[in-house]
Amino acid sequence: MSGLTAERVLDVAQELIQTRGYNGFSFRDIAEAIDIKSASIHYHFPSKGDLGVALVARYCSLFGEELAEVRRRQATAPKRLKCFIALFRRTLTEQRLCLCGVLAAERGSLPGEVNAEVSAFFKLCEDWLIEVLKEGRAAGEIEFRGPAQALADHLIALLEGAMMMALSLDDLDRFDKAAQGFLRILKPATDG
Amino acid sequence: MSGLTAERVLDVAQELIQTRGYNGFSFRDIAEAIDIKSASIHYHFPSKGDLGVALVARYCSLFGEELAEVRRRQATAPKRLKCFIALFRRTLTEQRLCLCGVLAAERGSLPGEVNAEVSAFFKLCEDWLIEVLKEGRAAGEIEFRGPAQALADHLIALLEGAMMMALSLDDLDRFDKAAQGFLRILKPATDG
DNA sequence: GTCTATAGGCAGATAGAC
DNA sequence: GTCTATCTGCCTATAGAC
Repeated sequence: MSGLTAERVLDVAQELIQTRGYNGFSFRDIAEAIDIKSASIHYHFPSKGDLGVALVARYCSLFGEELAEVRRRQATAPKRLKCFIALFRRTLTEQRLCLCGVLAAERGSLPGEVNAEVSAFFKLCEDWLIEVLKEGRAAGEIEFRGPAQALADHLIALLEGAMMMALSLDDLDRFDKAAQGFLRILKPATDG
Repeated sequence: MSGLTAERVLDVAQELIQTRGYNGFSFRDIAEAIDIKSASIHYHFPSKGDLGVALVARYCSLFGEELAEVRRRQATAPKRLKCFIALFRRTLTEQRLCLCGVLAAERGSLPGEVNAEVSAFFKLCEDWLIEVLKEGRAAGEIEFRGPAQALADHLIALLEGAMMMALSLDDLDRFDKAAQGFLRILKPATDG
């Protein structure tokens, strides 16, 4: 049953970081949420840094699987991009920020291994988007000039920032409008 | 001489938050940086929340002045927008994030008054951009469809997110490329 | 695997001398 | 205004019983 408790710990830790930040929660917060003692958490994750690394690694893994799934189920670039945006929007709907966006903001106070995992998340997103953008352009589904990487980074940065702004201003509609603005850049004749 | 120490406290606090986050620094960190005792800081700012509020208020005030200055010295929308972007780029050059971007990420663990000041910062930026965009469109300096607010939010979110991504991936060039991508959207015939 | 108990340190904050 | 001294509480982490 070890795996189950560990997963519950990670679930709570993720929610706490997404709303309060890495330095804004404690092992006791997690312990109380799942009704165990904080010492028990150290059995699963010896240090807070270990917990952080495991958490972001899981986040990357799950997100990577979802991106692969989107690629399988959606055939065109506009549809794939909308699904990409929807993944972030889903988190925002829960009144949470992107785990890695929050951690990137606290970079200077985090263990180096956590920062490395966060960087890996951004690269994961970037690589997926670059491929989707290139294929979409080759297929004539979308139009854009210049390197796909610049556009991929544009979208990731836009979504990360828009989530923070939307929650800060308590207006999730601002996120949707900003995302729509991005899709318009690509001038798709067909709008999936 | 009270004002001088208070300013130094705010300077250090700002740098610490921009790199480590609100929950990632202590009064002792500030005290050591300016060679006083942490108890002395409480004379200027009774609580950490007071310090946070004063800090963001000063940040908004200074930023507002700089935006007004840009408006006075730059006559066209493309030039004004480039200056707006340059203000964020300046912070990034110092290897720091936007103070309010970081605080927005930690929203759930901050005093409500701090969150209110952070929201005010985003509104300040948004209002300035909306006016610049509308004037620029009326003057034919830039082109875009739809409400100016959506585009204003797009730029703010893009810059906030691009700063985090650039620092996380240790590649400030990604910020510049993303910003250039935004300016291209506006299709200015004249490129200030 | 989870518990109790506790170590050891650091946090924000206050009192009162100077 | 800044200091010393100190309070109280929370933090991460460990030891050892069950």
